[in-house]
Amino acid sequence: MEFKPKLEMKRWSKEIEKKMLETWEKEWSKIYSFNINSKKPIFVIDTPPPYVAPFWHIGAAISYAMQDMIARIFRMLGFEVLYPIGLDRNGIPIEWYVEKYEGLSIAKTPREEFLKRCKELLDEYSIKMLELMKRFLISGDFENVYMTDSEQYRKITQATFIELWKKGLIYKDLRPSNYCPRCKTVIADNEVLHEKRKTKLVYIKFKIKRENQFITIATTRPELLGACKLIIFNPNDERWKKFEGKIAIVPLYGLEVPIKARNEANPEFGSGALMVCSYGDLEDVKILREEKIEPTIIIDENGIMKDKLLNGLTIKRAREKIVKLLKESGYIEKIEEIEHNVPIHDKCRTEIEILALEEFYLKQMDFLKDLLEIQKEIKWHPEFHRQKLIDWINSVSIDWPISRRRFYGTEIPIWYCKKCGYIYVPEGGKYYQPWRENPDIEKCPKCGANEWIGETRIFDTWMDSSISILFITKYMQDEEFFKKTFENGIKLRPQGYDIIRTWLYYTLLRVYQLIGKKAFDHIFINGMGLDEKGRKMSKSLGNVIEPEEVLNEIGAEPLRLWAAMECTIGSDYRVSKEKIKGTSKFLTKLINIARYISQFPLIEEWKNLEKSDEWIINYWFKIKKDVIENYRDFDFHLAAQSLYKFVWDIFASHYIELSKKRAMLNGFGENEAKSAWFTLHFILKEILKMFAPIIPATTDFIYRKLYGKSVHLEEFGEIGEIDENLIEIGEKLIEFNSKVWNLKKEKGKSLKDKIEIEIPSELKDFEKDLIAMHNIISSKQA
RNA sequence: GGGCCCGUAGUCUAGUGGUAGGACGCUGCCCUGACGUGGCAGAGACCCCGGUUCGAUUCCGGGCGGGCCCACCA
Repeated sequence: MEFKPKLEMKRWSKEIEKKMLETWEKEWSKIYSFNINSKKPIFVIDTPPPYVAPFWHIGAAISYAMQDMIARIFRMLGFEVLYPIGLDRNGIPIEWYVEKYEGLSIAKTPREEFLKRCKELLDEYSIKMLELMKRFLISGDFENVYMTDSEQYRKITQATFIELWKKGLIYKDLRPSNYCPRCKTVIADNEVLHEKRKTKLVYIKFKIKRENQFITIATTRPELLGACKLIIFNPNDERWKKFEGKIAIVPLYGLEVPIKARNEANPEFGSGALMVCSYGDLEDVKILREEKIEPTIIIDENGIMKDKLLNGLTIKRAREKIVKLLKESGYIEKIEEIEHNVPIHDKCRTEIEILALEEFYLKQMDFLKDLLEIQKEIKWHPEFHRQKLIDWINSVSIDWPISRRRFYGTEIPIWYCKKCGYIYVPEGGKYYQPWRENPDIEKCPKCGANEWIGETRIFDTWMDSSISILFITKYMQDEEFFKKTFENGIKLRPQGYDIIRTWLYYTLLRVYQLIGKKAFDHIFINGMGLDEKGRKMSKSLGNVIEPEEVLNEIGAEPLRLWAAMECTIGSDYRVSKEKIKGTSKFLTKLINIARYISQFPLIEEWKNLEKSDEWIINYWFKIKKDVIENYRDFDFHLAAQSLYKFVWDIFASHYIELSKKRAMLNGFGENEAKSAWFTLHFILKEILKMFAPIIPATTDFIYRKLYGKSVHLEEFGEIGEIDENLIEIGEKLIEFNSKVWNLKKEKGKSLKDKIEIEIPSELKDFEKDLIAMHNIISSKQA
């Protein structure tokens, strides 16, 4: 009998990926599409829609590869998997790209035109992004990519807003808001960072009313002088105690303000006394509310002063001018340069101003308790990240400001009656653009007028992204689909820990407000990709690894295998191209194992197994059992490690060698060989199936070639009965092999040389294979 | 200032109340009917100090180091 390998390839190459992508492209719907009419249990993955940008972080790419592994695992565990692909396109970054790369100013360009340019640029980036995702062998629903700026998506965002409006959860209120003068918008607290910066601390003298004495306050915001309402000092501060209860005169303005002792003042800082204005920061708000003092607002919604002395100036200019005026009048005691923490906008790092603006708020304070309860019903992978959510919920202190004064986002669907100010909120289900359309009613129900002013503001983008799970399960779109997927499916949210307090928190909040249920059954947290030294990748450090670089130089599968092998679930990992390259060795090993096995006839069933064959099958089932357990727990890391070890150290090194002479019909009969052929093919098929979620192209390539079918249409299948005793004896077998190899080495013999050695009695059942394998002569029974 | 997480060989990882498994890298040897991107062998580690315990890398406390989050002083 002549053996010839069916698989001719000797080493792995990334061409396999290309070839398989082409093959899958033709059969996508057959292999990967979601079938709502399936009888299988449904598994829903709320994939993070990546923000469309000209660059993609390798860490993000890796987390998408990990999510894909989970999708493939659950398909093969027998679930019908809803694995949508979405793109997040709302928000400020695209506006910046247009400003930066197209040179259009948002302030000077008509809204219509600006939006058009945003969209064009987004479309260009989107195509690249999707291509890149495919090249990472992601098996999501590329046939129905959703975009958060599409009409279909935005109308659901608006409909959910309308729903919450009707429930009375939205209100308008004047609030101290974080305002970014660069982006010209109000931003949420969690978009504010603090950074040490140099600032001038100005010491200003206030005259005490009807006395020839002065109290000196220190401030970094002298331009708020005209809004000064109160002066405070620490009750233990001897310097200022004498002024308690007296009245101070605000320099230049002549306003009279009380002087009080309060604990908020730190005697160590500045002069120990400070002015409380409306509004310098959130603490001012707190103090003025407690003191029941009405605020005076002197900065308008564009960050421009409306003040007696500083009218029309920007805050920066106003600061310069007031200092100059105070100096000229001799009210300045001194100016110190200090370093202190200033609030900055996380996206553009511009210093934030606190303004009092009227904004829309979504109530969240009333829901915190319930959220703390329902999060208990969600399983986290790994568990230790749960605390981040709990900590965040416990630290939320004000309702969520949801309106933004920007262009590229979902419009707030509201009109105001021009005559009486009546607020008209339409019915949900349609996409509304109040800044350019009239409402669907003519007359104001309150006053009968027929002129409307459309709201020009848009939503915070988290309003859109926090309903992704509802959008993909077709909430408000297809009741039956929603029931089958959201109500009855197992729902998974995979994401990074960096957006637990935003995306995850807001999703839990919104879903609970709308439906009264937990949004997910499982949360899978991925770590962040760092550079080789454990630092964050950033352009300024020059340590960025581009996803394309890895794809072009190495390939997607070495990256995927590396990610599975090396990254502990939920922990940060260091990305190293050298290490990624290293894993392609395993792919070559796998191909060669398959190549070797492919020379033997495929036996589908065989009853009278030889002992060695029985052993390896038992061993395999033991591994398979663990791996499936790990897979069910989303831990492809542990799974990959045990699979890798089994394939290389046990199956290839011990079993293939042990059965080689027999499989080759060298000194063995046909029935003995058939038992080996059956076993070799059986284990190979099993290995390919179990590895398919991690390395989908190579496994499918081999599987199709040898078994004429896509491995991705298979399930993991049964685990046979495990004979622990046989596995234990197998350990002796492994030991014995090492012993023989060592002995031959010591004696300077080549591995095929003859050797005289006793085979232990417990390995009697393997005797014939062992003699053939090691070329043992005159073995005596012990 | 508050909180959370982490600390196993050069690097990355598994695991345990009885001193530790694997991968990459390193060193040496081998050439075997798929695989030199091969085979075999070898060197190499539980951050430190206390406590509990017969025994601690594992449990507890403290420290040191790293990471993350929150708050923030006019």
